Amino acid sequence: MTQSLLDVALNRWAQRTQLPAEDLAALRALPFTRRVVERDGFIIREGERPTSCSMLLSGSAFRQKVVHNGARQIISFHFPGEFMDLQSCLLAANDHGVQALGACELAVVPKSVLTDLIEQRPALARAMWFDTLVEGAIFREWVVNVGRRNARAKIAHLLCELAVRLDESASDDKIYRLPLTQEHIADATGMTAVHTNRTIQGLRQEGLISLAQGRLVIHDWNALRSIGDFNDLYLHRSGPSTEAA
Amino acid sequence: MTQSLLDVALNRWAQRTQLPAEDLAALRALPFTRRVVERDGFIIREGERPTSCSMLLSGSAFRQKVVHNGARQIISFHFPGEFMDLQSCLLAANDHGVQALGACELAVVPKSVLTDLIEQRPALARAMWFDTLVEGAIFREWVVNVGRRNARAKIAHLLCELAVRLDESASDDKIYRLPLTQEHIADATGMTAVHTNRTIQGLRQEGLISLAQGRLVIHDWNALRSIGDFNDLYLHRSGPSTEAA
DNA sequence: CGAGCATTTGAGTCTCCTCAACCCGGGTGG
DNA sequence: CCACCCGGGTTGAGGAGACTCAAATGCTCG
Repeated sequence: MTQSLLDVALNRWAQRTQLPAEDLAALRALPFTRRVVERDGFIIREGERPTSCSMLLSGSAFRQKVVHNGARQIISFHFPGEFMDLQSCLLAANDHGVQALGACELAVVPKSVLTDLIEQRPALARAMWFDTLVEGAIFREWVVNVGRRNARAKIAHLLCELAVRLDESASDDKIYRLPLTQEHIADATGMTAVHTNRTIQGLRQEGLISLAQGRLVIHDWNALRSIGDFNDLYLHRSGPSTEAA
Repeated sequence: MTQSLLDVALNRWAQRTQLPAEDLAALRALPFTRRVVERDGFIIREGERPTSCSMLLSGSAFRQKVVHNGARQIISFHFPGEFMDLQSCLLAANDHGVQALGACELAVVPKSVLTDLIEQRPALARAMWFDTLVEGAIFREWVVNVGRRNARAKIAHLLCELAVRLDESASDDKIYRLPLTQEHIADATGMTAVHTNRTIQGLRQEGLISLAQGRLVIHDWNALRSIGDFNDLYLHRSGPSTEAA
């Protein structure tokens, strides 16, 4: 069961990064151990030195930093088939924390085992580099989102990103399960929970979305996309550039 | 003259990423061509497909995205010895633009030449991956900065980062030359130019900084650091993790 | 059925924005 | 050599979006 979850997750990652089959096989052969983290539990702690690297198998998670006055900023969300801490392969200390959004299963491998494999397999290194480039592109878009959009657009944009990353089906009335509270949305968009609440109510009353009890429904994708000024180019869904040129 | 600028820039990058000498030599041997960009000129255009990769030799530059209503968000600043578009090696399209802050000199190399070299030299791939990991860490901190700090703290934090990246000398009264307008600072912190102006005046009147005509002086580093809630961990100045573990 | 968390509501406030005008120094051209 | 122009900086007044504080409501789970 867990083994099959691992396969699914690794396959998803390999497909996204266009990792060759033999490198995927090598990755799959690593001595992963299973780890379960409950809701709100820490997956990675800020300030510590990383010793392992983990892939999310089920559940969801988010990166965060806290500022001096105690306020929290969420920096990204993560879903099954994503590495949580590729940066730990090369960075000496964790500059931020990662927490479970809902209960999570992780496949953990010692950092040194992974770095050894990377040295042997250039295609794997390339796939990981691609992964962190895409992550960087998402961070850039988040800077824009929290910096230059109003409340409505911030939330609309965030929901669009989550929807695209969770599912590429283009049908209307997309439905997603996400144990996301309004406080999470507030911390991800740089707003307060109260104002987030009022803004979401606005979107609901216009019939654009439903959002309650961990269930997000997007009723009018085009409208939401337009309100959120959303363009999915930055997600680089089409994979790494393959031009030989 | 230009050749020596290139050497200085490559050396700086190699030192930061701890690139072995022989890989640096291989990098230096690439057929770079020189390019000059005037103030505010585009170095990389959003939406285009990258065909080359460039290192900044002199001057300074910034990444930016514009949102639907025309507002601009600056996402990062760049200085000599930094690659401007490592992401172009693997991403198919530019999801943002890069502009010259002041007049710039660049060393440009075709993307394919660089990617060929990367395939031959794992240590170079590793150094580039490290570079983009650090860039990602900076983006994360920027999300926090624009999302969860007030005007004073935003500007103080930005100036602290620029100071550390421009110079690691620990002396008080650090002086920096930067062709930075208040509008740039506004766009980098997600504020308006008017409010940026008033906030800077506040910092000036308290004797913390001088900032005029492209000259930034930090009179009280500790105070500025404290106001900006600045901790340089995220800049990962100590280079890639070297543990074999 | 109560505990605890998430959501909702209200009222008052403040930070930051908008718009508009003015200043200032440096470069240019008559 | 002075007048003008222009980009950047500064100032003022008014407004609005978002925040704070506080309390009430509603869900879900023991």
